[in-house]
Amino acid sequence: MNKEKYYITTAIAYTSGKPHIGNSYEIVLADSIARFKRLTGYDVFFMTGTDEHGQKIQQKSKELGKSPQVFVDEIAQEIKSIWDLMNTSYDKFIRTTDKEHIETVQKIFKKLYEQGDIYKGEYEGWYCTPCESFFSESQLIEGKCPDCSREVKKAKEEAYFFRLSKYQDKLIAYIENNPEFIQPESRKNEMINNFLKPGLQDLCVSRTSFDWGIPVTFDDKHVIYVWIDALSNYITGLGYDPDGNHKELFKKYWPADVHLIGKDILRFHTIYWPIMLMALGVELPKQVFGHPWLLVGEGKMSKSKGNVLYADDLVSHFGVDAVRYYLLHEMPFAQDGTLTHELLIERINSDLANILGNLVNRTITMSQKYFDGKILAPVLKEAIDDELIQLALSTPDKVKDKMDKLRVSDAIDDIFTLLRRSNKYIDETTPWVLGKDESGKERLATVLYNLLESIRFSSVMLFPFMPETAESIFRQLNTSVKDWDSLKTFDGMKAGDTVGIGEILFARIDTEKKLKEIQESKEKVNNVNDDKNEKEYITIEDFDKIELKVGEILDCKKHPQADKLLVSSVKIGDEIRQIVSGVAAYYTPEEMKGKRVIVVANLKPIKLRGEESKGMILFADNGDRLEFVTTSAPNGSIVK
RNA sequence: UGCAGAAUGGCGUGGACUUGGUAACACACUUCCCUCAUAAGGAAGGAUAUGUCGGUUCAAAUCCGACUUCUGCAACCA
Repeated sequence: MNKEKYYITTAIAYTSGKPHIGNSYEIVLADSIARFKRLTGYDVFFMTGTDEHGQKIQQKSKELGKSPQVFVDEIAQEIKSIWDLMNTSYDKFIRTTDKEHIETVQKIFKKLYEQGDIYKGEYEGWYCTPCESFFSESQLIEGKCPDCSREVKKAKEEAYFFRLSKYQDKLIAYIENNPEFIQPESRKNEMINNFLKPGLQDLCVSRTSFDWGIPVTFDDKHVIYVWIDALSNYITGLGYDPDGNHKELFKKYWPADVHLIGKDILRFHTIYWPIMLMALGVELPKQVFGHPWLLVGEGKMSKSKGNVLYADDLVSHFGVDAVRYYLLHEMPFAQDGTLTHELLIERINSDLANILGNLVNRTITMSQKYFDGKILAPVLKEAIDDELIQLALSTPDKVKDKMDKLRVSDAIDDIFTLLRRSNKYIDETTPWVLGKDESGKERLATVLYNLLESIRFSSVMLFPFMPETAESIFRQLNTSVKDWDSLKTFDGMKAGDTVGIGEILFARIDTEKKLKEIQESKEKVNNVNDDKNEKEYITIEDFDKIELKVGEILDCKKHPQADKLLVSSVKIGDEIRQIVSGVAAYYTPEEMKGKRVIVVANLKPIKLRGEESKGMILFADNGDRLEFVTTSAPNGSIVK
């Protein structure tokens, strides 16, 4: 059978730092759509990745003393691991430093140049000499450099430009004729009124002021500036070839069915990108969806406000599916949403623990209690059953409808309506009364069957949003009937089978306790990172700077003017040094004597309360005490 | 400053907004029912809700105008 194809992409993440929960929202949203499409019979290709070039990265890596490549390798890895942690099912993770991407982008650039859509010109901007950076008028802060606040001067640099104006009218026509193209619709007017109507300016597409980028093949002073590099990923990742020798993936999946992006970069995706494709003679994507932003409490997340939330922290406290649920269900369709720990806990308790978790739990328990887990055929039907069954049978179409419009939150609502109805059904049928004597057993079996099957329906539909939870429910039901088509009839659970073991899906959370816990773990992390500010890896080169040697404490005395300090004479090789250590609370001078220890030998000498200290003796902090880091290696050995 | 969008009960979200006429949903709250279940479930209920002012109209959340506040964008920020 020939499945219909579906190609979905997210924006590629910029590798300048760790993505926060707002960035993770996009991939989770895309994942739920991709999973849903797969479930409902589409041949899906889901691509995400990282955007790794640019001046910012070049600068940042330089500050850290790393090569840009090493730097982006690390960040890309971190991003990928967060995407994996969120249980996202991308088919390809593209990096703009991939060889294939680079080569194709170079070809695209050359092609556009040769056909006259790219031309050489001059870019005028504000230049900050110490930072070696160009800035636009709007970037300047009070007319000064936004990085160092120093004076900037007008300067020109040679650059290539892309003739956007040439395709302007064609693009307006396309947008007008394809109302689905820009979503949500409110954004469409923004684009047309703000940019297209006033007339497009040609776009600067190369830079000479930095070199961490894809070189222009025919003019090696230039690197290709972000737009052509980053946006092309959507086709280079499929194996697009400007010469026409496309790979199978491209032939099969292009054009994209939806580019899922943040509303902030909508302009690039609805103006620059379509024009690029027009210039290349490639079909345009069917839809660009600019999703809203996730805010933490009031206002945008920012490091300076200290309100940044990270996906991995949230997952460690609440679990993947709870976080996924919140992102997918609580985010409004077109308005910015908010996330706080309190709101998250509220949703987990009321929706996931009470309505979903409790329903599964009570049903499985009753199944065990009354029939030893055995599933019996529903033979004694009553009118009241129909309402539940009809709702179950009609829900899949409703969910599909909502998902076709990318109304993820509404789709989840429909599933929960079924779960609520199932809870109500229990009250209506009072299975615990039926279980009291033999005469009710047949009816009880039917009630339980209907419940189990309704739960199975819910679970099949929940899978794209909460994959782990759905799997856990399937295990508890002990069913392997998980496909969408099984929702056409209300008979997926098989009589004669036995349900699995009940487990708590989502435990109720004590808000105060949890918040305290989170606060504590946050403080812990802050303490660890206090000195470094940010948790960063050091490289082997950094480590090489530290000279560790084995030394022997020959003599030790109390510091004359400090209670906490001990002053030791340490023999390292042939050299004898004086080292001051803050361990008087744990060791007496006598205990120090004779110990063979590891010393940081090249630490800058310092005077501590008048006593010179040349180095540092290493101790291990076990929480309430400092332990010697000892060795049997000979005095003077180098530790590495 | 210009352009666009938004403003609803204690919090949050949606709907009708193009087709003027009962404002919904979940959470929280109150009462009742139930005890299979995760102090969970079900039912009923209350509530000072359509930012402010004015206009059109028999009738406005809905149309028009002004104002206030917030958000985004304002072209090369990746």
